Amino acid sequence: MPEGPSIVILKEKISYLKHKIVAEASGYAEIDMEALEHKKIIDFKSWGKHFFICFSDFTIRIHFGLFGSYQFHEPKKVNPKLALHFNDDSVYFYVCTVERLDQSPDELYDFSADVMSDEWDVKKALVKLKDLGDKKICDVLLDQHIFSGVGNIIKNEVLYRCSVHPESIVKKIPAAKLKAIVHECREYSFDFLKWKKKNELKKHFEVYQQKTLRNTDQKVTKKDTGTTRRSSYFQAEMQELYS
DNA sequence: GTGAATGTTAACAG
DNA sequence: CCTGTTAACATTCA
Repeated sequence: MPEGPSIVILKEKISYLKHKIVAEASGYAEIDMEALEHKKIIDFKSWGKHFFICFSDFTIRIHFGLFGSYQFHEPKKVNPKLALHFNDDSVYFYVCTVERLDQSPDELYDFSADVMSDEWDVKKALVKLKDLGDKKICDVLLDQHIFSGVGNIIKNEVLYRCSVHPESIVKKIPAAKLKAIVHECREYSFDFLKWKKKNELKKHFEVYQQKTLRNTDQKVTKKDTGTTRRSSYFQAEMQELYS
């Protein structure tokens, strides 16, 4: 469910509930459910993998982690972490973290770090990377303070597109190459969004969860990489290792 | 039935 | 105190 583009899809799908009044809130999240009742939803926002339900004087923050999901209208069989009921409709959130924040997302988050945001700033990301020169590119791409919204799929596909090995050391990567990687994070995320909407995302994976490159016998390597120990998928001959 | 997976945080060991 | 490891969350898919 996660990765930034999936949260953007949720934001679009749920937008029809904007300005509605919550009639009842329930679920096993440890927040004061009554505080949401009879309150109007001002907006839905996202920052990377975080999803926000904005009320006039507080915010509900939802993070879906690895297993999170949501459903409109009718509940699933399992207990929802949070359910919002309206006059004639409901929305349910499952297996996610639900927290109440007393500030608005604008006060708490730097949207120039969100690869899906209009405020996304390549130059700022490159400046942040200067302090992380000794790290591996596979680790820094998952750093949400720099590339908010990028997850393991985007990481792998971006590095394949840019022909860079996931274990490359940031400061050894030529500047133009590094810039291309940062740029591609947004580009691929929007391709992800487009394909996911058409329900054909997997069809477009070049390396992620692939055994070989599509329609070839060129082997894709799978390896746990970096301090994050997340799976990297790469074509060893085509993706240069800068070390 | 088994294992791995789009993620993050907290607890613990050294 | 810093770093690394493990567990937890509890679902879905191959």
